[in-house]
Amino acid sequence: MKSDESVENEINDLDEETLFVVSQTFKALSDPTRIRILHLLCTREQSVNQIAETLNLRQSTVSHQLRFLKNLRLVKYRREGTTLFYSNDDEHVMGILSQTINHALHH
Amino acid sequence: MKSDESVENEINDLDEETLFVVSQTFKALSDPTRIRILHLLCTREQSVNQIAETLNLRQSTVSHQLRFLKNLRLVKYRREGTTLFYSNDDEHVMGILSQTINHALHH
DNA sequence: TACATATATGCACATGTATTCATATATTCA
DNA sequence: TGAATATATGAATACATGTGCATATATGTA
Repeated sequence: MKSDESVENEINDLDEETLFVVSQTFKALSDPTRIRILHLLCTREQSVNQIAETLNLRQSTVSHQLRFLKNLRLVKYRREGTTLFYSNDDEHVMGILSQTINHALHH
Repeated sequence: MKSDESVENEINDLDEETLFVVSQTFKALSDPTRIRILHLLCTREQSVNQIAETLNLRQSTVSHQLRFLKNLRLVKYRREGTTLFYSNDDEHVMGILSQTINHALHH
């Protein structure tokens, strides 16, 4: 836990680690392809090929982006034979995404 | 206003315009420098030079980023002589930023 | 008008990033 | 073991992006 003083200082400027985490989180949400994938996984789990077909993307493109999202722990997967079903793994970030999509849709 | 059907379709995939707006919004929040600037302007209005001094950035860097944020209507300014005081102009986005910063700080 | 101050802008450059192709790996089943 | 299917990975490439320098613009003041 941080001291009151260091929290106070963060009102003016943020420490490097926080800055990194926050910027990485938003970077994940700043690409149209990743937004489409996350928005799809928001509703239900999907295999890599299902995602690729639904969104009309190459398998390798989806796989690369899923690795990105997996590294940030925004998605997780379960295996079933040779198939990997990916799904949402961060309610907080998903909430922010939904919020912003709705804000864009209705305004 | 959109029809129920088109809103239904957006559960599976998003239209291009929404995708653009959402990705641009998060792109604004995906850079450490812009995060620092916005976080500063969250508290109080500041001139370009004040921002540069407080955050230890070049004047041109701050000016470039402010133009970026201004184009997205995330900040606004008022003039006082030769000095421009910039401030927050989007409560929704500022809320999302604060939310995510706090999430990163306390976890 | 001349000068000082504050900010904006254009260009160049270095770095980061998304996508694709080709191929490797992993799992299942006959 | 060999074939088939699903996914991951590495390299190459084209494109986007952040920053800094130099300079332009704008406002105020003597």
